[in-house]
Amino acid sequence: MKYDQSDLKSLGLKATAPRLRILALFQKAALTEKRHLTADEVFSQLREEGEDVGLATVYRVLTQFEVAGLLRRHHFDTESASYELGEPEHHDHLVCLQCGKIEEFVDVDIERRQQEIASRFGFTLDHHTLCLYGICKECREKNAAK
Amino acid sequence: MKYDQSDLKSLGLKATAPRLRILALFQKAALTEKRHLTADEVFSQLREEGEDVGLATVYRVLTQFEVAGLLRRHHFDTESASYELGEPEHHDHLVCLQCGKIEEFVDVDIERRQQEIASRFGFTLDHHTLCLYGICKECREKNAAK
DNA sequence: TTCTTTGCAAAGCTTTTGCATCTCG
DNA sequence: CGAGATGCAAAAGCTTTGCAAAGAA
Repeated sequence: MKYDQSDLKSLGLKATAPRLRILALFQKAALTEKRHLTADEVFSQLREEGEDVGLATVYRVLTQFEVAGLLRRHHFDTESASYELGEPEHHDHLVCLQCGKIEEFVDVDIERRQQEIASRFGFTLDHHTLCLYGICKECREKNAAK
Repeated sequence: MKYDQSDLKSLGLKATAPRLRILALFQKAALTEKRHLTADEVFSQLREEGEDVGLATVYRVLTQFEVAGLLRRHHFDTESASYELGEPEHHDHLVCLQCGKIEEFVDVDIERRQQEIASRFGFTLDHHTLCLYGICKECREKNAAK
C-alpha cells in the first residue's frame, strides 16, 4: 500500500511539504526492521534530511494522521508514544527489552478469548493492547558470548 | 495480606510517616472498586487527610515500593502512571472507556498462547501487558436511557 | 551521631497551544 | 484571495533531581 498527495487530499488535509515528508518517512520505515517512530525520531530524521520543520508540526501531523487512520499510535512501556504506518489488519507486539527490536503478531485464539472475557464481564470490547516483553535470540546469544 | 512497619524495615526502608500513610492508602483502596491510584491521587488524598507530604516524596515512595514489589505500576492508555497493591498473582485488566472502571482477570489460555508466541519468535518472555478497553454494562444502560 | 528521608523549588521531558506568517488550492 | 498549515516560543502536564533541614535507628 502506497500513500501519496491524493490520499492526503481525500482526507481533507492539504498536501504540504511536512506532511508528505512525514508520510514518506513512515513508508520507508515500514520496509525496515524499525517500523515504529517517536515524534522526536521523526523530527530528527527530517532535520537530518535538511528539512526545516518544527517539532510542534510533527506532533500535529502525527495526531492528524492517527485520527485519519493512516498511522497507529502505541505506548509500550516507554514514556513517549510511537507511531507506525497503520495497516488495516490489527496486530500485537513483542518487544526485546535489550535491543528494542519489535516483532508483530496476530493470534486468533487470543483475540477470541479476549472477546469471551469482555462478554463475561459485561463489557462491549472496543480495542485492546497486548505487548509481550522479553529478550530476543540475538541478544541472548550476544550475552552468552561475553 | 496486610503490610506494616516491619515490612518496610525488611525492605531496607525506614518506617516513616509518608511511607506508612501511602501504604495504608493502597491497602484501603484494595478493598474498594478503585484499587488503582495515580501519584497525584495519592498526593491529593494525603493532603485531604491533613498530611503534609510533598508530591516529590509521593513519587519517590511509589518508585521505591514498585522496586520492592509492594506496588505494581501500570500505564494503560492515559498519560499518567497508576499503581496498585502488588499481589503475587499476575493479572490483566479490562477498562471501561466511559467511567474508568477497572476489572481484573487472568486467563490461562491467553497466558499459554503468549508463551508459545514468544517461543516461536525466539524470545524469552519476561512479562507482558494486556489491557482490554470497552464500555461496561452500566455505562451502556446509562447511555440507552438517554 | 550517622545515614536516610523529606519538602521545596527548580529543572527535565514530552506534548500542546497561541499567534503571526506563510502557503495550498 | 482565504482557509488552513507552519514555525517559533511559551506553556502545560507529569516526573525527577538538588539541596538544606528534619528524622529514624
